[in-house]
Amino acid sequence: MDSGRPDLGEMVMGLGRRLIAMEQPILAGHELSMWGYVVLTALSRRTVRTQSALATAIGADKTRLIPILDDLQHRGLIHREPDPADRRARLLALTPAGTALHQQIQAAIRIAENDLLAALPESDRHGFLAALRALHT
Amino acid sequence: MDSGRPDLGEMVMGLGRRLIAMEQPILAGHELSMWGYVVLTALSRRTVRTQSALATAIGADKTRLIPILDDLQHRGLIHREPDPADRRARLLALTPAGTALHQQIQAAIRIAENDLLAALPESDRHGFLAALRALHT
DNA sequence: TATTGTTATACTCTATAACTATA
DNA sequence: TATAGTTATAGAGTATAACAATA
Repeated sequence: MDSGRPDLGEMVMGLGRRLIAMEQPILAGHELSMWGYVVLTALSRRTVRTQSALATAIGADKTRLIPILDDLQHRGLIHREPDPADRRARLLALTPAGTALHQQIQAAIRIAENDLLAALPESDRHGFLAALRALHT
Repeated sequence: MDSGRPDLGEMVMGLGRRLIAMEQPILAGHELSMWGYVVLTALSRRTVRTQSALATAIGADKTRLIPILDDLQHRGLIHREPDPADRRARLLALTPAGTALHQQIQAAIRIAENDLLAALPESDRHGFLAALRALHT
């Protein structure tokens, strides 16, 4: 299986750093941190009933989430209200403004990604995306 | 280009975390940190004339490298001698023990990687590896 | 004066523990 | 008592600045 290649970890993490560097100016242009964007992405898929669940879902610590949620809420990008049925929990969801911002940023990121992928032959690109979908956590 | 997928960054970094978690027990079994292994890997490709150059090559800071090199040298895994032609520089290279340890660990990692890749259809696996080689920094 | 390596220091990120409020 | 969220604190990882040796 192609034993003359670098370790997968080296190649995958190297590409990861490259992708993050690519996203950075896009996010900075909207004054959003990477974790802020990760939260918007997670909430764009499904609303969440507790901050702990969101933290687990994105692989973060619940205490790390708090300043991020404070900021997003303060900017009107997310709803964050006590659950009437259990006032300990906080119902989390995107506001319309949050949905719009997320879609705008994601579209810009997608364009940059496609620039990168355009360098690949069609069959490699297809296999790459299929493998990523199968292997990513 | 498959616009219903998660962001590349999310998938790539997710896979990266998975690979690191996979490597962790292998490295721990040899009492080697991830950065220690990265240094051995870099030196297995070419010897290096300065610590700064090595730091740049692996994407680390030169000051971060020092305790790592101290440890590797102390364990007899690397040579680290002043360059006779310019005694400011430190010539860095693997010792035979360092070469042997690196090969042993890399072989174990390769087996674990291939377990992961075995889940993929042949064409996806081929495209995935080709794309990674083309895109990684 | 410039460069390499080192040490000392500060900063950022993240996790742990203690506290408040709800149940 | 148990759980969600928050705050305060500590720890790891990393970067910056000052220093020593050599050129």
